[in-house]
Amino acid sequence: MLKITKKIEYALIVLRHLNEHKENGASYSAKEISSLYYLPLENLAKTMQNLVKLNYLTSFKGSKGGYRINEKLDDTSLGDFVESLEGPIGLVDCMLEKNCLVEENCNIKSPIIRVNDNLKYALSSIPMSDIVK
Amino acid sequence: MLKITKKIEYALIVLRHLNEHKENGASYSAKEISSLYYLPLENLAKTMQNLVKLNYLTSFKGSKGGYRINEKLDDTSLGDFVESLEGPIGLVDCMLEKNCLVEENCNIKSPIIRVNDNLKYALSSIPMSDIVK
DNA sequence: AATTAATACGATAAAATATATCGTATTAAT
DNA sequence: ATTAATACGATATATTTTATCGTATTAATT
Repeated sequence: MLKITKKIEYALIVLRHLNEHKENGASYSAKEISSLYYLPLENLAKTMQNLVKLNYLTSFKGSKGGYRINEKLDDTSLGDFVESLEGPIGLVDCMLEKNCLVEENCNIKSPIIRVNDNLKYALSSIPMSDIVK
Repeated sequence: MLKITKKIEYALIVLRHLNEHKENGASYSAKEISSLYYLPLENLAKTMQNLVKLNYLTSFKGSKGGYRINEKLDDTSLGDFVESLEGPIGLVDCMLEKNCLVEENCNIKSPIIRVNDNLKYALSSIPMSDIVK
């Protein structure tokens, strides 16, 4: 409950690593990151491919290939980052679907919306640049 | 991801209902709440039993039995409430276990702790009395 | 040209978690 | 006695998350 996914966790580890090791245009393969941080290779690779699609990373194919970080993070919040990878944040499903069948019978809709807004605000207040240091 | 459980959801519905209908010492059975809000009876009943154990509700057994709300909520935050039902809040598992095996290899520990604190602070700032109105 | 080592990605399997249900006991009003 | 409720451990189902597999493509190296 109230957990972030491994995808987010791996992504943060990758971004922070690449951000702290970008001198001389260095690049790192999924395999390297995997063994540096003991993360499952295949799964990590998928996550890194996601990060490329979202333009957080640039990839280099072929032997001696790897990944490098882009500058996109500079004006991205943690909230935006999470939503870009996992879709919209909603404490309960009925916040995300358009049609709640029993809406008239729901007495906690407005408080839940309030709490959800709080959560999103908290996440939007944290710059990714802080997290990757 | 970042969802609350049905247990919490049902609990909030119950508490709000009982709080708004406590005149003349009225009491409601699990069955009544179940049909008022279209919630699965057995599961809802379990949740209400939880709320009794935690002293948020008082129950009356036997035929014509039911539940009534206690005054405990008055100085409880949403964060405390959630943790009383579901245990400690942690964005990632390694925040909750004492021993992270690869801690030296984790580069995001301190940022995650920061975000976790933010989340907990946001939840602790919302009084339950606001939610049950 | 062949080999090697990497990314890309759809499909599937496995594991973990959340949700719902069942069975039985107990309780108290009728 | 009967009825209708709470109590609660055990179990089953569903959903979500996490991990893996298989195959294609790419580019440096030999």
